[in-house]
Amino acid sequence: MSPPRDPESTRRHLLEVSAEEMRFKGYKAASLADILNKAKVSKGALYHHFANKQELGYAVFDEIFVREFLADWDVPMSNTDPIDAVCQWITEMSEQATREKLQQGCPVCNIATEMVSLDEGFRDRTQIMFDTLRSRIAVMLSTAKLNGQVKQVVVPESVSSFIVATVQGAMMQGKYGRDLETFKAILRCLADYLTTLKT
Amino acid sequence: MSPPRDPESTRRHLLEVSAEEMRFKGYKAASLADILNKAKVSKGALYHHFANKQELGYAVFDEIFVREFLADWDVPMSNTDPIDAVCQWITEMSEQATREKLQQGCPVCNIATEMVSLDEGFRDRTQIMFDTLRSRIAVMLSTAKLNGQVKQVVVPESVSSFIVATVQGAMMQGKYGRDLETFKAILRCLADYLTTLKT
Amino acid sequence: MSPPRDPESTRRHLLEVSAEEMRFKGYKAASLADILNKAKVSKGALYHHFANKQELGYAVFDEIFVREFLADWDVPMSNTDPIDAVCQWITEMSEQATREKLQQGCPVCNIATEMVSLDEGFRDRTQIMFDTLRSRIAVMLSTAKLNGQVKQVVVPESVSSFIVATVQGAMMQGKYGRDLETFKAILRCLADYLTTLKT
Amino acid sequence: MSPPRDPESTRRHLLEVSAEEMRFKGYKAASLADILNKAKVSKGALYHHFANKQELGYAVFDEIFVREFLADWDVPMSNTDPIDAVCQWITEMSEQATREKLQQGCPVCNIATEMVSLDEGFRDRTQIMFDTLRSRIAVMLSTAKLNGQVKQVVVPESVSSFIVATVQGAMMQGKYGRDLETFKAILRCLADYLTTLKT
DNA sequence: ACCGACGGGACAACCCGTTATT
DNA sequence: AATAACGGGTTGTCCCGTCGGT
Repeated sequence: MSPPRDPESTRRHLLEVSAEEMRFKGYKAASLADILNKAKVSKGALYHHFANKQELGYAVFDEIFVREFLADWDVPMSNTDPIDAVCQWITEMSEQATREKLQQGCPVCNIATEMVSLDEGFRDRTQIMFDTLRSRIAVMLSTAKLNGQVKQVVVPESVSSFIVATVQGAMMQGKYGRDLETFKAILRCLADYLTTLKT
Repeated sequence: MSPPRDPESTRRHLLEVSAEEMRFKGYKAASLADILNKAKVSKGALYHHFANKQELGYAVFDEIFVREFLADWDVPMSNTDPIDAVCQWITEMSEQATREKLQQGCPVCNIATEMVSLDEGFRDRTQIMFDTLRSRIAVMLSTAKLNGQVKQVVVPESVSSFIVATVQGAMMQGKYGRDLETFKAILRCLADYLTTLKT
Repeated sequence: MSPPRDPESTRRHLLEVSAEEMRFKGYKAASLADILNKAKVSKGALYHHFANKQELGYAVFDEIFVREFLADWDVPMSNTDPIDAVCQWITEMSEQATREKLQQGCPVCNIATEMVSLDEGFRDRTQIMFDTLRSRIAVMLSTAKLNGQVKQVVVPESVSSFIVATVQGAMMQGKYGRDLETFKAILRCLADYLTTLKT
Repeated sequence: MSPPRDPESTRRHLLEVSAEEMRFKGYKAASLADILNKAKVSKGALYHHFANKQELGYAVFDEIFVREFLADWDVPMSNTDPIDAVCQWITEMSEQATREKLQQGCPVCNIATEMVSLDEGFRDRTQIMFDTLRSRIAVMLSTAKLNGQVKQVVVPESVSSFIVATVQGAMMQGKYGRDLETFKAILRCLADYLTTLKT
């Protein structure tokens, strides 16, 4: 557990336990009582670190989910060809996938889907996060376009949105069906498509 | 409203009001009290028609959401070429989209995302529904393959899953960003990809 | 207690128990849990009859405290002379006073003092109630003035306010000091003063 | 604010901020958290100077409210005639009154009304304070009686209680109704009455 | 003298389900 | 078939006080 009187570690511990609960149950269904029990932390401690459940939720989203998410989506540019880089990244994601992780789905998407229409804070966070993601990939495609590595008809903003949408969609399908193969097949199709964009 | 002493219409009315609430708030956040108030129906009436909230939720899912969903995904085969048919269907979906509908997202996906890991009933329903969908499209692609209308490398099961994932992903992105253009751009990419599959 | 399945009596019972708690402890300190225990009523029942604590408080104020209060302040006009009537009413109030009742003070004043600056609903109710009271007495004095029973220099609105203020002040002093004699002495002074207003 | 490491000034600052909170919200509704935030003082500092909320409340009552209160009620005996002195004091109070101060009411009375039946400490303090006040005025009236300045029928203890009760009652009415005129009218009546006691 | 992390009880509000009744 | 009174558990929030440390 966390050593006593170490506020930063207490906060961190609370954040992690809350994240775990929210991963499984979503935001609303993750009750503070459960979190408290699991974390073996008192109500006073929780409310010392977070003003209310909403703030706790935001903190989990910002400091755990988004951080993980952006790290997962950090397409490594080891390769000289961006398209190849993306395809390789997709392949790796495909290989690393397990039924358990798939079943849980993407926490960011789960929370976003649940809360976007109910809470402004989650809405803004979701929007910013996906905008960041899309522009990241769009930039890669733009430079590839300049370098003549992809066809000139490619619209970077569209394709980047497409990639994001498809990967998220794949994870959703994987979550619903608990089927690793379907997930992998979708990603393979995506890689196929991307390859057609190369010059 | 519903004329008094017309059980079927009372049931229907409850179903519709519940659907509306669940569309906006999801399953858990849609409280029976709100539904009852909105429907101007007594608690007794509700519990006469439905055993509990869960059964009400299942009924809404089965009789409203899935029904609508399958109707929306009923790709018309007027055309002789299945790929063209799908592309045209995508175009129509793209043209009919409004910011309001996009913002609400797909009720089936919303509920599925919220409930799949919490409730077996919703999980099974979700699974069956998407299986139905995917095999529908896979059948179309298989016959096209037999007819030599698509390349032989195409794996119908994969591509059908891909289509479903991407369209769902596009709706999610549209919901998060409230952005009609992004949604349309993604669908256009999908159509582009599908065209590459033609012989 | 209250017979089961008699909603009106349940409501009444809740109102009375709540009134008792609010009399002793004031509004904020009267906890719903205590009320529920004392009334042997379930939370569900309470929230079926009252939307929330505020509404319960308003109902107690309106249906119990104000009702009692206005009944207490219903100066009987048996006498032909209004001043005599008021003096006699004061005397009776003085004689009926017990240490217990005095100690509790005037519920309307207690709640008003506690809540007037915190809650609009209580503020409006208090204001209306005292306005009613003052105008009641002012009317008596006005007619007495027309009949030549009180001096022409008397301003009915001022004197009526004065009477109300002094009686309330007397009750407060009695409450603070638990001293019956002080209370009676103040009322006697008031009667003396009123007598000086007669022609 | 308070310079660091000046315990007496920290204590004083806490007292003043607490007084301000208690003036507006009463004792129970004045939360330590709010006080601490407003005073920008740590919980440790507060509990170093005061054993608990009760003791803080007592200190505010004794050192702020009662002090102010007794200063306000310090009827100046510049005049040779006590009755005139009281009347002049009343007039001054009437002139100095503002809607804002009236609306807040008398802190001593507010706290007394809220706490008298719940807390012995506040009860004793209230009692002592009002006894002091009444005997002060009673002494004035007694000497005036000896000097033949007031009628022999006047009972100093009764009239002093009467004065206190009426002034407090006037403030209550003013607080409830936010009406400066009513407050002034009541005080004018009181002055009239007192004048009738002169020989 | 002061700081702030933490304990844990209490509070109002909400919510789903049952049941007596018509 | 439908009504509404009622049961009772759970939730998020707040709030006072303690205690290990500086």
